[in-house]
Amino acid sequence: MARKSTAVDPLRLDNQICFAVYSATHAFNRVYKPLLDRLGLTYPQYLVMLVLWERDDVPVKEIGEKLFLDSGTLTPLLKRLEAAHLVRRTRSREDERQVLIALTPQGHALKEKARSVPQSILAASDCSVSELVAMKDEIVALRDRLNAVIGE
Amino acid sequence: MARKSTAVDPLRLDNQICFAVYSATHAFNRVYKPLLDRLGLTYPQYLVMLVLWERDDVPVKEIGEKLFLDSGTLTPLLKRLEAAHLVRRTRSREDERQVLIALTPQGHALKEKARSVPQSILAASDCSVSELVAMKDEIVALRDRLNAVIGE
DNA sequence: TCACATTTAATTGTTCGCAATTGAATGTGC
DNA sequence: GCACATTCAATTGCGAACAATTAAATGTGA
Repeated sequence: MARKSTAVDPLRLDNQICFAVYSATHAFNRVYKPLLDRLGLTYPQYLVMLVLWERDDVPVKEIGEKLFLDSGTLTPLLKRLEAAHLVRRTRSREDERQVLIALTPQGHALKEKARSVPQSILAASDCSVSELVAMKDEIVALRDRLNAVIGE
Repeated sequence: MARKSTAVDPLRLDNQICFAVYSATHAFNRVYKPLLDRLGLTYPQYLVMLVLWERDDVPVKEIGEKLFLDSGTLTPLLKRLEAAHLVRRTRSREDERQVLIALTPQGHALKEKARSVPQSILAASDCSVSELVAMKDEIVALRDRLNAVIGE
């Protein structure tokens, strides 16, 4: 039998969890797009705003740690948020290396407009909250194991 | 009680499955990077090669449907694969609008070097195959429900 | 104190990802 | 057969994402 069953072929696209995750990310993005367009945000910008709505006046570094992004991504993104008058960027006075990101009143106010987003996503997921929470926890656990490998 | 429990705050970053998926995608990418560097491929290029290793001489459209990507992404990517002598791009003679993508001998040969990749990912996942398969199936089902909403 | 390493953002260059548009080839309805 | 719509890839422009480098501020050890 030269031919392996496709069900267990490890190089088969449909068998790869990473492609499942990769394509699910894009699917989420496409669902979010029209919702976030109304807020004038892209999805990564929305993530930064979520961080800031939880805690304001945060160094770039800390945003990067929470979102797993580096300054190469965040610096231009934050400049766009600043250009949209949603955040202000100021050097920390205690440590001049740090740039602190603070919400403007408009940035704060946007939170109210964002409140309807999660329930729209929940509806699109067509799934119970408890199922989604369970999946989320599994995926986070997998992500953390992968990230642990990267740090050797 | 003005303050909601953070455990159920729908705008909280840690409660969002989409962020779990988004950050897991990046974690996978970082694990794949050193493995794919040895093949001279990026992750999206690797996905295209997976499609071609399953079936050769495929129109761009079909690759796009399998990977959920459009020509704006695929055209330059395929040109880079062509520049790397892994694929050839030819207009279909039956339908001159279509561009068919075929593996070169080098593109075919690369499959052997790629065989070790999935098991490295499995090891990094630190998880049983059956657990991964179950997660994959759940994520694919969620992705498909999300994609169904997009098409109205 | 002073040389040296570390930390932090910013910058540069390459590659995705997608919306919107273009242009050529094909299909269709009359 | 001919106007019309549709299909398909390519193109353009913008916003991530990240590696690698730079530069400034800070910390550390002798």
